[in-house]
Amino acid sequence: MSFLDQLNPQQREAVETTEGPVLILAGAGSGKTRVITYRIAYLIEHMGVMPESILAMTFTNKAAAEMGERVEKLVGGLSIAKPLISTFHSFCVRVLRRDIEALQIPSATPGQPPIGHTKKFVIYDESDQQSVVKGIMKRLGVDDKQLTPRTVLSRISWAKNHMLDPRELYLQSADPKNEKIAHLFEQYRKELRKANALDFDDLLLEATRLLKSAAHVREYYNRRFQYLLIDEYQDTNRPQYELMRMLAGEQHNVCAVGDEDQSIYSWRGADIRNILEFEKDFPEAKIIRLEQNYRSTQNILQAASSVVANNLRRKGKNLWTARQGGTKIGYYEAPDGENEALFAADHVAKYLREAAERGETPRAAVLYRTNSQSRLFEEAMRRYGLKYKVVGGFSFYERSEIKDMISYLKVIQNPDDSISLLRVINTPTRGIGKSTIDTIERLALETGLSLWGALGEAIRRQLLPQRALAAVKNFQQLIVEAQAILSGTFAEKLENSVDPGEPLAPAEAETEPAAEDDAAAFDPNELDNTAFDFGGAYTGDAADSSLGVPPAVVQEEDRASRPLPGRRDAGATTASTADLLKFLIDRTGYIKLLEAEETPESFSRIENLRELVNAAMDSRDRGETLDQFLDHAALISDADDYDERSQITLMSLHAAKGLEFPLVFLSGLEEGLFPHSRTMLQPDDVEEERRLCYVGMTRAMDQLILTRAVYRRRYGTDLPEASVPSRFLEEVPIQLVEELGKRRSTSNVSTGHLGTAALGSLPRAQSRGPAGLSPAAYDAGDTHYSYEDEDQSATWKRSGVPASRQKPTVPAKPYNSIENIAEFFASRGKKFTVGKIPVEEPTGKRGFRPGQKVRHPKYGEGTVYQREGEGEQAKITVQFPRFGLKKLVEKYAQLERA
DNA sequence: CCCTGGTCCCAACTT
DNA sequence: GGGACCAGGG
Repeated sequence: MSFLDQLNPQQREAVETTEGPVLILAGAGSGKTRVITYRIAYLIEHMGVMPESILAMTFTNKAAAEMGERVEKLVGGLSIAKPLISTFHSFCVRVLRRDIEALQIPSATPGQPPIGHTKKFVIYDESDQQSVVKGIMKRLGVDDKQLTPRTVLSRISWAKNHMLDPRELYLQSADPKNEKIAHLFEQYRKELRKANALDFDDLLLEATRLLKSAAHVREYYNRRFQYLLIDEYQDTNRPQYELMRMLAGEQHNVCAVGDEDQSIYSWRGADIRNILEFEKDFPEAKIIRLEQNYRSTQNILQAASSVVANNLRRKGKNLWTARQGGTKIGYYEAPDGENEALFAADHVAKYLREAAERGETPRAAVLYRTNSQSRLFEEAMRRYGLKYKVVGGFSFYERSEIKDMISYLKVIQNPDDSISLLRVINTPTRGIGKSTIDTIERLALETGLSLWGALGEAIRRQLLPQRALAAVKNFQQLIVEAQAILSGTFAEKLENSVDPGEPLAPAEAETEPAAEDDAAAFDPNELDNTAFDFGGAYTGDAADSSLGVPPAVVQEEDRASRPLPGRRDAGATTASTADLLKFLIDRTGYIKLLEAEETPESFSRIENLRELVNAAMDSRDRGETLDQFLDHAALISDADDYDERSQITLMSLHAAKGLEFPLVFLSGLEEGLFPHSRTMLQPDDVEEERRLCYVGMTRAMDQLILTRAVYRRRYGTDLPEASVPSRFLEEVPIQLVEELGKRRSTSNVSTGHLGTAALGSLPRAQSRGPAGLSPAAYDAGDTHYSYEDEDQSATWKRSGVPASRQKPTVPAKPYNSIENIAEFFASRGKKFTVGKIPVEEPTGKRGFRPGQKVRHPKYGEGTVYQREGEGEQAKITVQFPRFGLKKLVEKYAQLERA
């Protein structure tokens, strides 16, 4: 076993202790992933364990994919079968897609279908959940100012994560408000059941319930999975914990890996007790500590350890590193958020240059507490012409045009999904207005039918005015046809239909011959994989180990249970998701309408839709069904779009978990931002913030830089507010720190801690350099990110406005030039097709500034009050003596100097 | 019915 | 900075 030689004794023990429960307390950077992957390889190669009987749970799809690749490298070629490496949520989806119907209970009325979710369930994301709650509150007349849907939802999620049902939540309620929430929770559950939908929390909850209540299902998984590994164990919640217990079976071959100092998801129900009390759950457990850090320098490790040492709820550990010394922790105190970002951009630019000279592959990360902070850093990077990637924020699948199409697909898969139905019933507009929808909703309420059911009923009973009736029929037809296309019964449906409606656009059939798809989607080779089938209908996992998408097995079962199984039957044609999308886009005229708009936004939306079709084609090539495509879309997460090839990454601290970078910026170290204001009242929450800080600091390999803005704007337009340095700064030993961006002499403080030195002992003016100081007096190389170059500081002084309220102009490319827009899209992983966008002319000619006198053709003379935006979008507010304040678009306003 | 523009209120982390 | 909602005109 040559690869074992690469491990230290503790790591090796962790790998070789294969039988019985093991808890690996893996400090930051201690080679956790290496241990897990080697352990899997060891089980397969050395212990002769069948790969498919190993199950590893991770937190993100990305982590699962990476782990899969690393295992593959270690044992590659040994076997076609693979261990299943998946996120908890993806795993639960596949369990449910297979067996959720075992949870159904027979209907009280004979002859009625059983009650409960079917295999065709859809997954509701947060906005779907929000719509459900809003709808219920509206129906019940709950004032949504006293009780916001947000509050209700977070309480519902809290209850679910603690495995409380509405009744239990009600019994726990101490006041009418919480009783109301419990009631809404009950309605919410009913609504989801009616829609055959599950939310994220339900995925874990229902899978757990299924394993608990259906012995045959549980036994199946226990037989199948003999070895269980759980990553990030400190962040598991109650349902995940119970799932683990159930999957552990009687053999208890559980290997949990985690670090209590990195528990950062308690707000999602993660229970730190799971890791602190593992030994109680499994008295025979072996505990192994990995305390050598291979990632960071001693300075970084010591700084991070000093911070987290202030927490009381921890086991405590002695993390050490062989990398003595190292660069000091940098600290930069910026006058404002913009400057903070420019400092980072400048520093990164320099770092990239130097690393390139040394022949290294540079990688830097800017970490922040809240995603909204990314904007400033993005702008700064763009001004410096740096390529960067943002992880998180709004994802592809959250864009409205994508959500529209996904909603169509969800309705086609499961027409009872009323939330999706409402989204698309009049998108694009087809004459189904508010009153029509009201009528259908009322009918649904009266009859207990879903909206889709009520819609059919309304048509049958002619309950709508002629015009609306026709529109609704049209919509129904669209969905029915799409369903027929999907199931391959399209031709049949057409024949049986009394009114076939418009014929299917011929382009469809021509561009994508159905027969070809058929062949691609149902490659006979794929069936051969069942040779590796283990213990029943479950097939190999080759297809999904990387993305955690449910495996071919679901498809297998679908085919078997479908009334028209003959995928090679003459005449029957099965369509792929991509075909379906093309059909929808064509029939709804969605792209045509966007084309007609001819705006940059509409073009970019078209691009997005093309991208979606591409994604669907990839999905088809993997042999996935519509279910699987939708599951993937629902479960893909923000952290998944981290690309390690990117040299500069901007992301939240949470998203950075598990990653490492030579250079790390930890920004916004201000009380109220980090630690966040919503956490500052509860000691436990502050401890979690501190752990988050620890996670952030320990991402750094060679250099860590902490930054803070003295003034920060909380909302776009508000005045900036003065900030107080984060308490975490004070917890970093000052001797490990070097202050950046000021004269060395002022940072020469030998005792005390950083926060006190930075704030307490230095007068404000001095920390930004004495007035009138020439740049030469600053440390060479640390000057050009500062705005305090002579020419600019002159402008500031003249206007007398605090520096933090001015938008400085930075020498760089014009901000909204075509290249920069394209670059911006590229950095977000989007293609941007340049349509007809006028190239920006330099704004110098017009560029009116506050205080200037101007003349307007209609309003006469006035004084410029303020200016917002740049270039094309620049708006200026002008005070006209007779007309008051007017906000004008500079480009159109025909202003002249007066 | 649909679109527009104005106003109000919000803004933590994420599977 | 922006999403949700509403009023009012086409």
